[in-house]
Amino acid sequence: MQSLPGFRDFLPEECARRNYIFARWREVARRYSFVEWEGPPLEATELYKKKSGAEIVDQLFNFTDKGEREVALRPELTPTLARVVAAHDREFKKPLKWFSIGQFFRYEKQQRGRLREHFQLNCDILGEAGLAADIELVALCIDVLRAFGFGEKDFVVRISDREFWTDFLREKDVPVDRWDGLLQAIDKFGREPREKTAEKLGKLADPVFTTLETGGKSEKLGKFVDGLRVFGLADFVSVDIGIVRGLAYYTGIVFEVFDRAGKSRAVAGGGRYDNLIAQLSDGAVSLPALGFAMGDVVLGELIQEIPHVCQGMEKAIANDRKIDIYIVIAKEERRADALKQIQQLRDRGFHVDYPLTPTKVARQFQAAEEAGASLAVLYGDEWPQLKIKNMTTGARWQQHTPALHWTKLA
RNA sequence: GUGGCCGUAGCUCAAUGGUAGAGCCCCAGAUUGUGGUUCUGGUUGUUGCGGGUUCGAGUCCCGUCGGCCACCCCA
Repeated sequence: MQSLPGFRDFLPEECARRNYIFARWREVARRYSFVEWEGPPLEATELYKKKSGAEIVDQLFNFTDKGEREVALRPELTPTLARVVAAHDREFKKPLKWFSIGQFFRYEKQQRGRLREHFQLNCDILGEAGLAADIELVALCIDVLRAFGFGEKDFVVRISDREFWTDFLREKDVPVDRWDGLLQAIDKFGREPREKTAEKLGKLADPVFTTLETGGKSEKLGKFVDGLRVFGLADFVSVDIGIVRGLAYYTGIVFEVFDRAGKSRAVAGGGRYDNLIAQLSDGAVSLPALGFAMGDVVLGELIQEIPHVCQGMEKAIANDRKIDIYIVIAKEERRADALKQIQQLRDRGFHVDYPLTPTKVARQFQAAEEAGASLAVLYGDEWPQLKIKNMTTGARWQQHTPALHWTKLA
């Protein structure tokens, strides 16, 4: 038996890496005063069919449950967030700054950077329409990556504005019902043959290509970059009007994060979705909103590619796994005495391990070494004296009982 | 969903159509009270699975499952 395709087992090593990622995510989100929340991993398929773009439904991991309900493992968090916030609108002061770390699913063939399951950090701001919120959100996104040790040479946030394009289409008197299709065609510019894009755009092809190639002018994006400059983060962003993003619900500023080497797919992405909550609540609640998501799979690959970032992670993990004290039971007659004091040490918060069965002393010291123990404390013939060894320096001494007044060793 | 390449021990990989191997890991001993070294010994396979060709298939053919890559799509 093995795991289902696209699903991962997290053996201790992988689990430690995943938890390292989670810890950085949580730490920075809290630094920005975001509060954590969670939604259910399974939702009614209807939630995704309703308003988040028809294309996503093909890729849902969905099925009919035993109660004949059409359900889907969540592919993204935003529809759930909109549902939850619409239901609890009056309970919270605005703006809401919420983050969540959860697992998401898609049913499609797996390949590098894309599995059927992954974990995402989602950060959203709700109830604030001003550009300051967009700037705050992107600053958070940048700082999350900086917390791993990435610098401006490692990644770039490409920012754009859907309003720029909707203004453009309005100017050209394009009927609103064609906008989604045209925006998707623009989104694919550079990823598909130019002729194919041109075909989809029809007579708009020439002006669109000209705009994409000359960059276009956007006062809002200028102010946006100025805002990040105040934070000293302007070097991490670049305006790229070609970023549109595939999801239909975005309404304003949108952005995607890429590695500078350009090898991976997007590490994170997000934007403003001012109409989604009204749409999903059938107009009952209307809140401007924006957010981004960052996945653990692509991020993990990026960490592996940048040596100093990877070393930082491995060092943190190794440090985290270390225990304080390994109790060596050299004489089995002393086991009960040892266990009694092990319990006292653990009660005081020390990380303590010992052999569960009679074991040669040399093996016990080896186990102490492998566990990363700072001290080895030996229970044997000297009892009630103990032999103690500093596993880092090799220094050895003898004392009466394990010093319960020791402060926790780092 | 489409196409290309690939599946041999826990891992990395060998084996002109002719008896399935090595290194690492793991376990034990050398060393019955002191850790990263060394030496010695030991375990491990329905060669992904199922058919076919052949005197004989890990090797060739077909199917299937799984993996990688590209396309599609993109949280």
